[in-house]
Amino acid sequence: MLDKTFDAAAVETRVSAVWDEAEAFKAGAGAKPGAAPYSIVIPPPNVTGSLHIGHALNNTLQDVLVRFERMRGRDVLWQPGMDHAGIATQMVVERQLMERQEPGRREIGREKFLEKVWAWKDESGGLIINQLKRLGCSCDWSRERFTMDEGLSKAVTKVFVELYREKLIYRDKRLVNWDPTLQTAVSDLEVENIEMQGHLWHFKYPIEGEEGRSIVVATTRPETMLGDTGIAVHPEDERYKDLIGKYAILPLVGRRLRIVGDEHADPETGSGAVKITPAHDFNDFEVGKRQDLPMVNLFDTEANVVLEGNAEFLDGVAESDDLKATIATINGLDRFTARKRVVAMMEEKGLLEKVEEKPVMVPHDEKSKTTVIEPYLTDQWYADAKTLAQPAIASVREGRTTFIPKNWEKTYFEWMENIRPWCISRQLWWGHQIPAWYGPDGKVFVAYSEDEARAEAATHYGEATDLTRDEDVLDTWFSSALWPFSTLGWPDETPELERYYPTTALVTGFDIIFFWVARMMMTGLHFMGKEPFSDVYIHALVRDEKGAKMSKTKGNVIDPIVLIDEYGADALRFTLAAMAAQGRDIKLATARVEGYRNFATKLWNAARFAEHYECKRVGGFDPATAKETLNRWIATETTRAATAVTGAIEAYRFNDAAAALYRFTWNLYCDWYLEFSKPVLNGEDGPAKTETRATVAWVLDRIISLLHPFMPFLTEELWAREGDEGRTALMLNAWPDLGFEDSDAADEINWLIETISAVRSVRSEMNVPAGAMIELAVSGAAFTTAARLQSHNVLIRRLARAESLTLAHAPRAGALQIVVGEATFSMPLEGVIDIDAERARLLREIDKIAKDVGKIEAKLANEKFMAKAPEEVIEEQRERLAEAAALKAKTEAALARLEPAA
RNA sequence: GGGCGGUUAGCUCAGCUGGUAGAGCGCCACGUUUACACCGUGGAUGUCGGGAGUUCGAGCCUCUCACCGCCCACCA
Repeated sequence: MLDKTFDAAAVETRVSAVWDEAEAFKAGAGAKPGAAPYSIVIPPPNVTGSLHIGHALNNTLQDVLVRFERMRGRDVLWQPGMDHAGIATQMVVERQLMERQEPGRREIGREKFLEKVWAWKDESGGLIINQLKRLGCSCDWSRERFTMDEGLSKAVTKVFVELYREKLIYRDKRLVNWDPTLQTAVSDLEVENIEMQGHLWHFKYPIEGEEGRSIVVATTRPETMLGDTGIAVHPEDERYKDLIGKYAILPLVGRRLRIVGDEHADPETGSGAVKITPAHDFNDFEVGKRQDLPMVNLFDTEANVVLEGNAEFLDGVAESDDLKATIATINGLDRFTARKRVVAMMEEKGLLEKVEEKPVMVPHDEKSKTTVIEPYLTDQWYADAKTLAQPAIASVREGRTTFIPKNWEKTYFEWMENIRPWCISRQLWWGHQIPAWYGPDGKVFVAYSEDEARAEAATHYGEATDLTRDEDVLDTWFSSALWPFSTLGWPDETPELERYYPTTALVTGFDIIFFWVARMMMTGLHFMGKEPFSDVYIHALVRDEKGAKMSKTKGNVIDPIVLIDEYGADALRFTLAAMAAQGRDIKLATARVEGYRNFATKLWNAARFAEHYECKRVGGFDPATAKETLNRWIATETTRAATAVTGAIEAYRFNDAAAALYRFTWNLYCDWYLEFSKPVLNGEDGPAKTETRATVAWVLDRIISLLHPFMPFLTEELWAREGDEGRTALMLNAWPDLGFEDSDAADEINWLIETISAVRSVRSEMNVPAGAMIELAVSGAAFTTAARLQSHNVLIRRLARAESLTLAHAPRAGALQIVVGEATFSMPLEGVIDIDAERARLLREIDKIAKDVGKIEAKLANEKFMAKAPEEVIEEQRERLAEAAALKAKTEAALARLEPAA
């Protein structure tokens, strides 16, 4: 016996155990012989993370696809794993050390610190996996990988070494986005520009040798002026043409600034002259390189100003009182204090022309959004993204990989076509240490191992030489970029790699198209020679109620586990799928989850209905052999629902699939079919009852199957409870592939539904007491209708609450009258109903129909419509007109008869 | 500055290639029916952001305006 309500928590535990035991998640489980592979790699969550609602959506959709394909008999692998998340994880552990007042990472050293990170990984890494399991994710957990496990590290090393040897990875000194708090380089993508209220200071720089003449330049960052090494003006700018080649004198420092002609200077902007600070501004860096200006770096790694003993700063600058004062005032200050002091000093000297308020975009670190990122001149490793991007662009261009929805391709192209070198080194400890070793003279040896590097060095130097390994680690995304093949065993030639690469679909959010999708495309094509996936399904981002992106630091994260505890995993999954329309954001409402929890209960109760009426699964039952119209009808509707669901999932239209399932289950199967079946099931035993019992069970089985990808726990439970044949898990059973269709039966029962609805509606509208049994007399019924009335006499009477249903020659006077098709149903209710109200009702009805008729008539009278509209549309309009006109006539007749034949 | 998306019932949102406006929740009324009150039956509510255009026909296509959101970008 099933309990009265569905206890999600208990069922989830029990069903999980069943799946475990059946090893139903394993790659290839349930696959038909010779089945084509279907594979998805999970977007690896951070090891230290916990499940947020975005993960829940992402993984629900993947699980829907994977369960669907597994039931269809494909050879399915859903490859799970986790990401080491360099910066995030290192920060977490550092914070822990601080909180516990233990020595910091620099004090305990690299090795000890890494031990602590690994310990933390072991402690926290299982959390999110368990949460994914609670969601019902059918990943092959036996194949779980980690970006820093041995195999994946091997893949990382190989990729680095090979790309280096192909000159697609190189070391370069250039401006990089530097995080002064973490003291590491970050990529362009990890910088978030935030608009802040700032100032634009206009400074006067004296011209050398021209007493009284100066040139005005503007800056939003006065502290960097100390690093100016030139001034640019437009080559064609008449105001400044004569100055090109001359020098200005940098105030406070005394450095001679060469005035250069460069297209970068825009005559329309500001004064038309730009100061050039090549070591502290990305534009200026380019100008500096073009014009061969010196680079003066002013900052240390924490972005404090270093002037004293700074050779670049002092180079070519004469001793002076100004210089001494500047060093005394500014040296050692942080950026922001230095800025104020510089402005004050310039003002004091009368060199501050004016200050404007100006909104400026300030680069911040993407994680905490508190540190201002500094353009900083350092040596870093770069990948030649431009070269790697070319095949990746072509793949999408030529349709070998498709984005769904398609408009994301534009975003992808936009970025890929303007891609810049990818800075792949990070000054962190947690991550893959770069396989590069330096000789005493700084010569670099990139190799698979230290031994190999030594050997190379020995050859190079002609003797054994001590080498120092590069301290830096690789960007976390460098290892995730290899995920689709590294997880399958690459660089080894494993059977899994052979079988499951390229993967079929990638399911992810648009926020990591650049970070991840694009880079997987690049490495996949380069190393495997094939796109890593054929479909990229981009889903919405789940946002908080204000529409803001959820983040741990903002603390606006909805915990899906709380929702699972309250409503069950199935309800949450169904909600997410139902809301996964191919749009941009999802704002999750709890009421929606509750609604789908109710849906789960509804299905549960339908199963209880089946149990109560002993509707047991009949092996080999074929609805095509059914005799009863009702059964033929519901079987037809089942086929239609299955077709809709299958098509929707294939097209990644998860919301359509969910809606079709909801409607079929609740509004057709429960609301109508089960109600229709009651008289038979309560009646005498016989062929009709036997057939109906079998059909009730058969449809329920199809519903459970079709619903399984969305609500795996509930459906698996019902599957097991319903039958007694000791069959295998539902998740490994066949996806319904139905072909039965009887449109005559469908028409007949749809007429029946329409008829009952019409009677109910009028009863309710005319305030006929719900319990009152009425008499129904039908006039004007055509032969088919008369036959139908006879076949469904019992049902109509039962569901429309009528004690009699008879044919009559003419409608009764003074009765409630309802027109259904060509027939008129009348209910003599003299004294019970309010004649005036009924008259009003009929008038309203007629009015509505008349409007309809008017519209269609106008359309058909329109010559252009008749000339240009397709024949079937015209035909449809004609039919509609005929129907509406007939309905109107009948309703008018009903109105005329309303007065009792006094 | 460039790009993308949104504006549909009180709320949250569906409406694929143009052909009679939908769901869930909420709301109102009524509760006959032993699967289900996490329920049943019935009901109300929309100049589909504004304007113009294309079309026989526009929520859907084009242009334009307004507001909202996101992504990208080196304008001192």
